[in-house]
Amino acid sequence: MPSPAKGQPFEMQADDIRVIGWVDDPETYPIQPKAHTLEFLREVAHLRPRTNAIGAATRVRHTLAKAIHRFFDEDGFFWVNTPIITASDAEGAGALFRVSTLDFANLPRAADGTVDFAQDFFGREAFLTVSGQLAVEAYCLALTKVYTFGPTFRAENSNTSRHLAEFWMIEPEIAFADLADDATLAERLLKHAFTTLLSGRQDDLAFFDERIEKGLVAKLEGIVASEFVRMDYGEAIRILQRAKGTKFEFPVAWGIDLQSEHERWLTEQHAKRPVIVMNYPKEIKAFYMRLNDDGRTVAAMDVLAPGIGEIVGGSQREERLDVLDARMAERGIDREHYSWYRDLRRYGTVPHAGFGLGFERTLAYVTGLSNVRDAIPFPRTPGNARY
RNA sequence: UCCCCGGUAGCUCAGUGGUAGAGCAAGCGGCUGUUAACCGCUGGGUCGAUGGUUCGAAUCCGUCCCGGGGAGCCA
Repeated sequence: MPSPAKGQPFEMQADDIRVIGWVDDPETYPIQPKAHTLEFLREVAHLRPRTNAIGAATRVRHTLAKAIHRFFDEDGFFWVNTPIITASDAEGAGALFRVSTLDFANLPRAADGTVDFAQDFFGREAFLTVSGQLAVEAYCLALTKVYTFGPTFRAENSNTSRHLAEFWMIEPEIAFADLADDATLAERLLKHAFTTLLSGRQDDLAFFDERIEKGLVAKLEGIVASEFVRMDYGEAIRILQRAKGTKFEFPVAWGIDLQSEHERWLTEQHAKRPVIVMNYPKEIKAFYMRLNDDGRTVAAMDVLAPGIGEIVGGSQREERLDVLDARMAERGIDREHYSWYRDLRRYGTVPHAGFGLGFERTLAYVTGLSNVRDAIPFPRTPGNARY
């Protein structure tokens, strides 16, 4: 019934109340009618969805995922489910989790004493995927516009607010596209997702704006309304070198990889909004990124967001077999290990580009949550897989 | 993995060498058109673990475990 009191639209009038499930011991029930820290709630991951903050994060996560799928669907993309178990890694994108059915207490040995993985389930070493990129490129070169959206695993001993051992990643791949097209796609995707949240999750965003990050809604509205700042890596270096009154711990010079402090300065001090940095030195980027005509940079781009740093990493891929082979040789990468990837260039190659978007990082950005461990239901981090 | 800061009641924290505390939460009672209600009473602790220093350790030292922030790596 309508409430006569201020600040609430209605009230319930009960004729009868029956308790379905009592709290067994109120003294020890961890979720209390009081404020809890997010750190504490992580320790009761199975009960924290009952809180308003995690509940709101869960709803925003759902709507964000739907918005991403809808964006791609309406743009003519096909969702490709690349494998979770793989034999290849995207050039050291991260340490790997091994998948094996061998008996650890009694490992089969080859003649030279090494473990004989020929006797393992897949007849070879197998791992959890660190990226669906190489596999999705195969479908891109057939279906033109494709994307993956699934779990990704990295066994790195990273203990930060931005890393998970198990996280979800969105990886579109588009044919007949260059780096600028790639950056445009990333910007369109993010803006579409934010717009959808602003209209479809108003209530939850208002909650995060009030409790987690003041000005959150205005921040998102501002991003949707403005252009991302685009700059070449070389320009970013010059801007950082001219940064007045700022001492960087790591000196800035052409050729360095941008450090967190540099990325943070570019987005938070210089542009005050997302920045797309493009065309990095080839030495600091992966072998599959397309070599530019200057011979010293590759067509790579990162989207940097204030507060969380890199949320997108992408590139135009090297579609020329001879250049790709030369790059692999430079890195000492075994050509045979990537034979099927080379086939994509041998049998009818076209320019193509793609990127990876970290789902939990994006979620952290749109909710204001400062730790990606609160952006996924059951976070997996080093030493933590209890729930 | 490295650096820094923490670990004391269910939660958030105070106590920094001499008998373990507060607020909130919980239980009981009272009051009340309340909305982070209010008032009273009550229960609740291997002070992260383990060695050591000391007449005496929550407090000082060593080691380990766990959490947080930052860094590296990246998404």
